[in-house]
Amino acid sequence: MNIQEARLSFIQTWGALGSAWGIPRSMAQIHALLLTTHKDLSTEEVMEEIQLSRGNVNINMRELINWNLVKKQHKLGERKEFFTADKNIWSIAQNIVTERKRRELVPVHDMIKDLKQTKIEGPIEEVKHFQTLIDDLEEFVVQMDKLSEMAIKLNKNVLFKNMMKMLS
Amino acid sequence: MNIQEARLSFIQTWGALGSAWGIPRSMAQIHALLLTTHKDLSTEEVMEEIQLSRGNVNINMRELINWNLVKKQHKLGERKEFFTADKNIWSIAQNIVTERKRRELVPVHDMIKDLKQTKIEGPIEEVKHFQTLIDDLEEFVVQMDKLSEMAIKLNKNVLFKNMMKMLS
DNA sequence: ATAAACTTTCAATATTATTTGAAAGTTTAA
DNA sequence: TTAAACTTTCAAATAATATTGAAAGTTTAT
Repeated sequence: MNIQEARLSFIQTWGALGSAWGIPRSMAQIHALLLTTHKDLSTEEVMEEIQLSRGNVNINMRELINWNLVKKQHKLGERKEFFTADKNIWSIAQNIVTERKRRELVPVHDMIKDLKQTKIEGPIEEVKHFQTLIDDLEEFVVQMDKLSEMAIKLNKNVLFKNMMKMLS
Repeated sequence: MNIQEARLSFIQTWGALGSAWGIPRSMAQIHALLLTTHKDLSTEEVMEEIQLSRGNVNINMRELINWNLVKKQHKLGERKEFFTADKNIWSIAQNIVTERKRRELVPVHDMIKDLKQTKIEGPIEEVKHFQTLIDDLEEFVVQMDKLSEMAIKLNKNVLFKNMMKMLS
């Protein structure tokens, strides 16, 4: 298999898997393309490589930038913007964890906090059962939060190890 | 706020958030309903409470059972099947982690293993860059896998603590 | 100030995922 | 064996989400 085929196959698969991760296919594909490509790419080049419309590339590129997975680059003497993906897999992981936390954990915790400060009326047994559920859920969310912190620390730890390696 | 309102509000929110988690809204709603309800519910009752069609309840209930989040119950002298949710939040967490791992991590790892055993031809620099990416990705996946194991152990540890509490 | 080069927006469209409900299938009791 | 009670299936309808592309907006060079 030649490198172009390998790249395309990676992009396709990454895009398909993105869906399972709740990430729009195009966004995952663009990310995959930038990951596999050494040099920075322009919007035009991305459109060309994976056959997406200009608007699509623009919107999803912005989202990748929001996630801190991609950076804009300006080339001397060029008017166009170029894009480059963070290639450090640990910092990618950290950004993904942070983002998923924001999207998945924070809203649940907010709901729970809301319900906890609401006075609930009804048969004592049912209210108790409900409140136990809410309390347990909060503990769960807090635990998941800790876990995601762990993921990030793990990551930092690896970065630290790499720094040490570079210095030695 | 009375208990019925609290319940419905919880069900609605849980359903909405389910989407963010990649879980079908109805499935999340049914799960939420069973979590908030002490007694086992029949398909009819679920349909009634959250206004879903029979087929929808049937299919999503089966999925909840696949996830080990819900169990079928048979009531003495009743022909109907009843359903009850696992109320232990730690075992719920464990099942969710396991399921997400299966859906999100395993397929990525499979793809990576595939690419690793494919001989890739092309300019040496590009091939090297690509292979580094693949290697890094594998390390990432392995690390995430470890993390999900940790999540499960965390859970078991808490379960163990609870057992001790019960015995003492 | 003008125009070329480029980026962004967003209403329309296409795609994908979910839900419905009626029909088919199954089990149980008599 | 029959029929009532219940469960399952799945093609079609609906809803949610992603994508397109042309037009509007912005920036830069002359």
